[in-house]
Amino acid sequence: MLPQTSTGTIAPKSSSRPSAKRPSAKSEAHLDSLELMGAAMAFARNQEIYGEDEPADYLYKVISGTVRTYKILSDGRRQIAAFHLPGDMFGLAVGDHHAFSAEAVTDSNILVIKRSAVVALAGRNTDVARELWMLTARELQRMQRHMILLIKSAQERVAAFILEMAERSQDHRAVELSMPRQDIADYLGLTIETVSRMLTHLAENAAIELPSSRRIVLRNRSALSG
Amino acid sequence: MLPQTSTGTIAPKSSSRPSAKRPSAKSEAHLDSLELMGAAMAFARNQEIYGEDEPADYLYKVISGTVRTYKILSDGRRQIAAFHLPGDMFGLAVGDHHAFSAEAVTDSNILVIKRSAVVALAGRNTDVARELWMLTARELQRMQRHMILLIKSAQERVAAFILEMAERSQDHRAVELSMPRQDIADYLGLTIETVSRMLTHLAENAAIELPSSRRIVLRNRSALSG
DNA sequence: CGGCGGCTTGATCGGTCTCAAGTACGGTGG
DNA sequence: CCACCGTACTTGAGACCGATCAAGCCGCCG
Repeated sequence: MLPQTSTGTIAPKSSSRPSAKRPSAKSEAHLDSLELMGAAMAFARNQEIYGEDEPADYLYKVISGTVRTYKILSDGRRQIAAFHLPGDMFGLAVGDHHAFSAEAVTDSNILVIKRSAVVALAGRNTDVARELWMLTARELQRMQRHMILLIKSAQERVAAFILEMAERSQDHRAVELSMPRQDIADYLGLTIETVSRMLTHLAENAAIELPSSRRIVLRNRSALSG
Repeated sequence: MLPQTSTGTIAPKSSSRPSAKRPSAKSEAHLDSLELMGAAMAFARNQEIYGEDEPADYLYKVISGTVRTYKILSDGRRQIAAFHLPGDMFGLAVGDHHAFSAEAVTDSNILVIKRSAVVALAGRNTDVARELWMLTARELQRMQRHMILLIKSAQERVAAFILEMAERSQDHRAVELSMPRQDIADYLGLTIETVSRMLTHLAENAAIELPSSRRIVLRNRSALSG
C-alpha cells in the first residue's frame, strides 16, 4: 500500500522537512490529488509533529495511528482539542502559525503536504478551494460539538466521548481506545480519576462493558446518550 | 447611511425572506461586494433570526445591535456559542442547515444575504472563495478560544469574558454590556449567580469597577489575564 | 406609589478535584 | 519461566468550588 509515497523508517524531528515532493496533478486536481502532493513520515509515540506558534508550512493527514492536537495553558493545564484518526486531516489552522501543538498518541504514519502548494492550487482550482473550505468547516463543527460537551456533567462527557469514538470506529458497538486516560481527561476537561470513576459507574449501570482498560463494549446506547 | 439597502420598519418573522435582492457586482466582486447583495432587516430584542435545523439559505451581517447564536440541549440548558457585534458575520454554518439558533439580544439591524448567490460567486471568483474560507476560519479560531475558556475556573471565565468584550469594543478600557447576566452565564457555562459573584469579587479586588450593572471599567488588566 | 424584571447576596448541597494508596499489566533481565 | 520494575489505571477519603434554593435590592415604567 501507499506506493506513491516513501515511508521514512527513521522517525524525523518535527522541524525536518519531508524529503520528497511529488509534482502536482496539474489541472484535474481535486480532493484526492492533495494526497499525491505529500510525503509519508513516521512518528513515534509521544513525538511532537509540530508545536504551537510554529509556522504552519504543512498540512497533515493521518495514514495510521492517532494524533492529538492540544494547547498548554499558562498554569500548566493541557487542553486536548481533538484526536485525529486514520483518514483525518489536521494542521489546517488558518493564519501562518499553528494555534495548537500536535503529537503522535501512538506510533503513527502521517502524510505531510506542503501548505503553499495546496493554497496555490486552490487559487486556480475552485474544487480544491471548496475542499479546503469544507475541511475547515468540518473542523468547526467538531469544535462546536466539543464545546457543547464541556458544559455537561462528568458522566455525560465520558458517555459522549464513548459514543463519539464508537461512531468513528469500524465496529460502532465497541471501541479500542488508542489513548491513555490522561488524554481522555484532558480532552474532556476532567481529571484522570473522574474519568476512571465514570467508566466504572457506566459499567456498573450496564451501559458499557470494560473487558480491558483500553477496550469498551457498548451495551446500552440510550443510557449513554440520555 | 446604508443607501444601498432598505431597512424594514416592521420587524419581520424570521422565516420571511428579504424583500429586495440586488444584482451582484459582476466580476470585480470581492469581500465588500457581498454587502451589496443583501437587504437590511430590523429585529426586535429577543426576536428569532433563524432556528436550529432551519435551512441555511442566508448569511447575515450585523449592522447595529447584538446577536447571540445558541443551542438548547435536551435537558433545557442553553449554550450560547457566540455574541455577534456590529461588523460581524454569522450564519456561515456549512451544510445546508444551521447548527445553531440566532436571536437578537437587543433591537438590531441585520444585513441578510442570499447564500446561494455568495456560493455561486465564490465558484467564479477566488477572492470571494478565499474570503468565505477566512470567515469560517476566524469563526473556528473564536470557537477554539471559547473552548479553552470552558475548562477554566469561574473567576477566570468571567475575567476572560471581560477582556474579550473589551478587545471588541471601541474603548478597550471599558465595556458596555449589551446582554443580560443570563446570557453571559450561558456563554460561560456558569449560573447567573456565579457570574454576579465573580464580578463582585473582581470589583472588590480592584480589577474592575462596576459603575452600573451593565458597565465595566477595567482597572487592573494583569489581574484579569492572570 | 406599586409592581416587575434584572441583579445581588446568603446558606446549604452536591459533584468534581485533590491527595493518597492500592492494583493490574507489559516489558526486561535473570 | 519467573521476578522485578515502571507505567497505567482504579479506588477511597476529604476539601473545595460552583449549583441550587431562597431572600432581598435596585432601577424603571406605569
